[in-house]
Amino acid sequence: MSTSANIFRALADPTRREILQLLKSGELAAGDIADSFEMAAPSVSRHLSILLTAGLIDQRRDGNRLFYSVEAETLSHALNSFLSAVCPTQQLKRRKRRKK
Amino acid sequence: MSTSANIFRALADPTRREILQLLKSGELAAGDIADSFEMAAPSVSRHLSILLTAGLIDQRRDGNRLFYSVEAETLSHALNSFLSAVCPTQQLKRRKRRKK
DNA sequence: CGCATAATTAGCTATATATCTAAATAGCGA
DNA sequence: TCGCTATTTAGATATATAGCTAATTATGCG
Repeated sequence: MSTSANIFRALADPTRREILQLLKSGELAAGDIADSFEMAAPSVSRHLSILLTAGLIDQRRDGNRLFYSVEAETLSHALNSFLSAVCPTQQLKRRKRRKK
Repeated sequence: MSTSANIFRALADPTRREILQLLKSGELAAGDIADSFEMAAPSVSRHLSILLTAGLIDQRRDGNRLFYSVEAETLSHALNSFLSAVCPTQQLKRRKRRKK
């Protein structure tokens, strides 16, 4: 479930925030993501699962491999909503999406 | 210390997010904040201390009482930085502050 | 000073989280 | 089907977090 609580809990862990930044430039396979960290692959896999449940990343299978990518909309919407709920004078504004 | 890690860890707890929203309309004394929750006052006090350490709230003493208020700048800056680090196409933009 | 009020800090416990290794699942190709 | 690669799930453990009650600190006032 992609509740606000899940999103903020997902963002609490530094490894998961790093994963999101890693995916900034495009999708990556689970193995490639795992290789970027010192920790064991199953640990990274668990982080991916938490990000997935929070709706912050998307999963796509290509044969053997699972590719992950950022769900930018979910993230920006969540942060936006929260910020405007806490300090309305400092709202966020979505920039126009670039052409694909 | 007001690191990004502290901020995101502080935001992970639903009670602390509620406290921030409670302070949206202005400063409140610790006791008034505690009264808004079912939990015991020391528990709320601990949450306030975590928010304070994260730099998300400010503390002011008036005689007997401690008043807390939102540090909107810290919050919006942290969320802004993170979002632009993860998805540059969906940046946040600070709205002009209203006159006092 | 002595007492009341406001709030925090200490000490404890239960639950949640992060990590590991080992085992299981999924797809590919001979 | 069998073996290989990619990845997740299971099970265990150690640490972190959130909550409680009791004790302490800080301020104000008679």
